[in-house]
Amino acid sequence: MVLHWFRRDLRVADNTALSEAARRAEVVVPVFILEDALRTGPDVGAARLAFLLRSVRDLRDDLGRRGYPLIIRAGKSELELPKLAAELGAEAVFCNQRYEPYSQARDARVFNALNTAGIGFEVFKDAVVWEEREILTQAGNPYTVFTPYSKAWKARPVPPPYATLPPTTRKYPVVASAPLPLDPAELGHPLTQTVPATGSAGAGKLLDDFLAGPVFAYAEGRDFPAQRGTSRLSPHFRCGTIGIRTVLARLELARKQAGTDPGRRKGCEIFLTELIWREFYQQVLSNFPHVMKGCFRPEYDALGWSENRAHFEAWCAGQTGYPIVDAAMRCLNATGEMHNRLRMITAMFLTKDLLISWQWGERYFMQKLVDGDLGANNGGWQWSAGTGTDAAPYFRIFNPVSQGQKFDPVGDFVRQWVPELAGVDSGVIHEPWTAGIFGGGARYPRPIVDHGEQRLKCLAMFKAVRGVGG
DNA sequence: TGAAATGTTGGGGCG
DNA sequence: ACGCCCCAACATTTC
Repeated sequence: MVLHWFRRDLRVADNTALSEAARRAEVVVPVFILEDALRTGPDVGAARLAFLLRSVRDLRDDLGRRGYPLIIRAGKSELELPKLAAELGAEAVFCNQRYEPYSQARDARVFNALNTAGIGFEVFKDAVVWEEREILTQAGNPYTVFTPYSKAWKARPVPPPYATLPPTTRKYPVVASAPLPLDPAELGHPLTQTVPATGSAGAGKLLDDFLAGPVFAYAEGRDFPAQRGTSRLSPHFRCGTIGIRTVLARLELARKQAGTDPGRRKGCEIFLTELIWREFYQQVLSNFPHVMKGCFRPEYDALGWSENRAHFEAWCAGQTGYPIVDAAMRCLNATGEMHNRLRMITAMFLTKDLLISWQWGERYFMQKLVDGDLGANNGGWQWSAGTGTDAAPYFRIFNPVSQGQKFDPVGDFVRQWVPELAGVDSGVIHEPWTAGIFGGGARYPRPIVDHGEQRLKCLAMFKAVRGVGG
């Protein structure tokens, strides 16, 4: 008998460890552990927690339909797993690898506890196609620039999906199972945001919809937040409610469907590139764990960031006076989702207009994002701030007005999230101050900073550090 | 996966 | 017809 320990792999299809357990053991017993870290960990977000809990419920239903009762336990994994394995007489615990340093520390404790009890522990690669030591430069070092990394990634064969867990009719021993909270408030995190459809069913619907059309227009469509041009799969990748190999296999079918049309092929290609970004930042985190605590380039730890709380709070609340920034932040606060173009714009604004450290923004995003993933979030923030691997050069500073005009040309996205500007003409919606749209009866704030001035201050701030560091 | 400043060119208005 | 200026429209450089 093998226990399959579900963590961020909440699905029965294309699950490496689960399919291996089914292949190698007579009996597979699935278990999920409600750890304290779900409640007390750093930057717990209620929306993300709700998404996870609901996806565990969906998984329990999926498993139940196949004849497997999901056992839920609460407590420390290093205590609960040996205890459950002993109760059931299991020989081993299987699970899929996680890449956050704190998860790996926990897994080391689990290994020791199981080992002491004479129970096996096997960890499988599942969430990524290639792990941190599998794609290296000729010199044997990790890549720190995306383009050559993606080239090396694409040069390799893509593995097919793993078999779905086969149904069973076996009678399982009845053991205690803890109740599954579905409302994160039960864990001390009241939900204030909406939560997208969860579980493998939710993921499958998104994938079907995306591959039926938007993927073919992705080359342009992905940049317009008012359109549904992106896959929205990120929270599912984070919880493992869909498998990467499944997505890649389906994408390959779409590519064939795209035929010879260069635009449609390009869309498929760019979507693949986005999936590779996810693995790129995952391997950066694994190979350079110091990025969790500071800049990838340590010389930038000396940057003299502002600590203006009022500015930070205005940014968080979507009250900066720059419509595209405010719309994006209000969307995040309400839904836990934010389009990637808007993540770049809001991150650039925090770091290069408000001159506030990317680390403040990184933390806030983790509190609010339904898809918040340590590697991808950290990588994205350091890219925007110009402190990371393959980062935007420090002098590449987005203009929040022209970015709005370029990527929300009619202002539909702004109008959706900034009702104060609902009646403003498209021509000035990204710079309403030029039309006197503030003060008096209007509620929309004036810009809290001047972009032109702040841009120069930002350049000076970076220059000061570069001057010293060389 | 920029934007601003600066430089160059060429057409058209005008004296 | 010619030189001069203005200013788009690009192109290049700089941050």
